[in-house]
Amino acid sequence: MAKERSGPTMADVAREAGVALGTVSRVVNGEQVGEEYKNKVLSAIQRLGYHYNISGRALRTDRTNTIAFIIPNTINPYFALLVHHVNLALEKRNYKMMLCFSEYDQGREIEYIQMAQQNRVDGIIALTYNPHLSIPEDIPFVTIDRFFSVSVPCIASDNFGGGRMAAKKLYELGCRRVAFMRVGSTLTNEPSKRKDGFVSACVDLGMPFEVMALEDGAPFDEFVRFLTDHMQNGRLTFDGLFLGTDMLAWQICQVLKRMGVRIPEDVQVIGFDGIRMFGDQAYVTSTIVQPVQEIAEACVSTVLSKHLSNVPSLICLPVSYASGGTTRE
Amino acid sequence: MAKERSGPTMADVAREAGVALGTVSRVVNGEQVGEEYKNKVLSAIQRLGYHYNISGRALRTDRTNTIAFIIPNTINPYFALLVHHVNLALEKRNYKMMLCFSEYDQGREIEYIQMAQQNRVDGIIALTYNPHLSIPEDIPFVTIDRFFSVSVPCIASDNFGGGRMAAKKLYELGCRRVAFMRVGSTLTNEPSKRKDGFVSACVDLGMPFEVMALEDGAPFDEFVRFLTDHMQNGRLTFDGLFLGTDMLAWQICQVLKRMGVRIPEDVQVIGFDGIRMFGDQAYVTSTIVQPVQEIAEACVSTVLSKHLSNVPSLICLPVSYASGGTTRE
DNA sequence: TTGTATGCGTTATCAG
DNA sequence: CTGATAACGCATACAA
Repeated sequence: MAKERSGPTMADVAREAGVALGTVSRVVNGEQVGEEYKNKVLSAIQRLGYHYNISGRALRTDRTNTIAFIIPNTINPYFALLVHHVNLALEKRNYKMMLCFSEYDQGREIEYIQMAQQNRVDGIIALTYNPHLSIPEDIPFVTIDRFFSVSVPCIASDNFGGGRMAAKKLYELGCRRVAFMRVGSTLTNEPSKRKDGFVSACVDLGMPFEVMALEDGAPFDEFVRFLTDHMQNGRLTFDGLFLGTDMLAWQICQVLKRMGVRIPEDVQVIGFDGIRMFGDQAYVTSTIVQPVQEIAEACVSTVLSKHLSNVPSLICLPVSYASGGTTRE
Repeated sequence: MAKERSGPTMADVAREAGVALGTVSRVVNGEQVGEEYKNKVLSAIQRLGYHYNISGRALRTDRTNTIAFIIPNTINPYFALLVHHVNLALEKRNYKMMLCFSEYDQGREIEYIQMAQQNRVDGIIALTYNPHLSIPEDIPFVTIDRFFSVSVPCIASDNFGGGRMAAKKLYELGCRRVAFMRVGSTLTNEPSKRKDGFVSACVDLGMPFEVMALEDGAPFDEFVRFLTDHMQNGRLTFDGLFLGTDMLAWQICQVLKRMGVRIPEDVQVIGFDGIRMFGDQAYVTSTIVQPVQEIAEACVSTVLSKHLSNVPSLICLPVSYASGGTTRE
C-alpha cells in the first residue's frame, strides 16, 4: 500500500536534522534537550511541515487526552450551553472533547459508549434519559442530572432548592394560588425534584397549589385543557405558575396569551434552566437559572480526578433566580 | 510501563478463540471468514469484552473517518443548528465529527487546524471570520459563507436572493419605505450579499430605502440613534425593516417596542437565518430561512468527494421565507 | 544529554 | 480460506 497523504514522520525529521529519532520525540514533547539539537530539530520540522501523528502517540501511551460527552443534541439551547462550557473546561486542562449526539436514542447511546471505548477516551460525561443504560466499569463515568449508583458520580443543580425558590419567589411577588406543570413524569431523575421542592415550599407557606404532570408521549393539548378548566369568568384561577423547564414556560405563555390571559399582570410565570434569547441576550422567561459553567467544571474535574475514588456520588450546585419579564418586579 | 487500563487485544482474542490474529481482524472488519471460525471469534470477543483500538487501525491505515468542523461556538442557535445537521450528515456516511470551537479567536482557529492535521482527519469544514486564515493544501477543506479561492469550495445559502426576497416580501405586504440594517461591515463574505440583493430589489420595485451598517466594534446605541432620528410625530418613517440576522431583528424589535412602535402594525420586520425558539418551536421573527440541512449535506458531500477535483468552488443553496409574527400575514 | 531498539494494536501481504 | 509476519509512527527503557 502506497503511503498516500501521510506527511513526514519523526524519522524523516531526524534524518533531516541529523539527530536521532528519540531526540525529535523529546523536542516535540517539550522535554529537556540541548539548545543546538533543539534548534536543528525545530527548523527541520519547519522545513518538512511536520505534524506529529496522534494515533502513534495514543497507541504507544494508551492515553488520548480526550473525554467523550454524550448529550441528546445541540439544538436545545440548554444542551448547547452545556456543550460550550464543558468544552471550555476541558480545553483549559488540555483535553479534547469527543461530542456524541444521542438524539434521545438508546441505541445511539450504546453505540457511542462503545465508540468511546474504541477510541480509548480517558472518561465519559453523559446526559441521558435512558433508564436502563449500562455503564462501563473500566472507564471514569460521570452523569448529569441522573443518579445511577454511588459508584457513578452525578452532577446536578440544586433542583429541590430551585423548586423551593420558585414557590417562595411567586409568594413574595404576591401570588396566593399557584400550579406546577411539567412533562415527562416516568423517569425519576434529579430534575424531578423541582416539583418536590416547589410542593414543600408551598406547604410551608400555606399556599394552595396544584400539580399537573404530563406523561412523556402525551399530547400537549392536555395542558391546554388543564388551563381552560381552571378559567372562571374569563380569569385564570391561578395567579402564579411554575414550569419544569423554560421551554415549557414559554409554550404555556403562548397558550395563555391566546386565551387572553395577561402575563405578568394576571398570572406570573417562572421556568427553569436559565435560557437566554440567542444564547446570550435576555432571559426568555423569568426563571431559575442553572449554574451551567459550574456544572461543566464539576463534570470535568470529577471525571478527570476519578482515580481518587473519594469523589462524592452526588454533587449539587446552587441555582439562582432571574427575571425575564413574566413576573412583576 | 505497565499497561494499565488497556483492555484485551486482537492477539488475546485470537488466543482465546484458538485462531490466528489475522482471522480476528477479518471478522472484526466484516470480511469473508468461514462460519465456524467467525463464531469462535465472536464468542471470544464476547467473553473477553474486546473493543478494537481505533488508534492501532488509524496508525496502520492512515485513515480516521473523521472530519473536523471549525465553528465559533454552539451558543448561537444558528451555529448549533449547523452542528446538528453536519453531524447527522457525517453519521449517515459513517464518519465522525471532530468539533472545534474557535470562539471567534484566530489563534484558536490556527491551533485547531494543526490539531486536525495531527489527528489525520480526512477533511476540514470551517465557518470562520478570520480574514487571513491560511488554508492547508494537503487536506480537503470546505468553508461556509466565506469564499477564499477557487481551490477552496465555499458553501453558502443564496444570500443575494434572500435579500431580494425580503424586499419583495415587504413590498407585497404593503411596505413603501424601508431600511436595511446590519452589523459587521468590514469583512466581505457571502452574507454581505444580503444587502446587495435587498438594494437591487428595492431599486427594481422603485421602493425608497436606506442602509445602515455598523462597524464590527461599534456600540449598539448607534442603531438606536438611527431609529430615533427617523421618528416623526411619534411614528417611524419606515414601514418595513430588513435586518442582517434574526438576532439583530429581535434586538431591533425590542428597541422599537420600547419606543412605542408597534410590530407589525406600524412597521414590519424581517430577519435572516431562520432561528426558532428553543431550536424547534416558532420562528423568533419573520425571516429568510437558510437551508441548514442542505448546507450541511453539501459541506459533507463536498469535503468527502474532494478527490474529484471537479467540485464547484461556490455552491449556493436556495432560501425561503417564513412568517414569525413580525409581519402582517 | 543523546542514541538505539523495542513494542503498542492493527492491517495487509504473502505463503500455505 | 487461514496462518504467520512485517510495517505504521511514536514513547521510553536502556545503553552509550
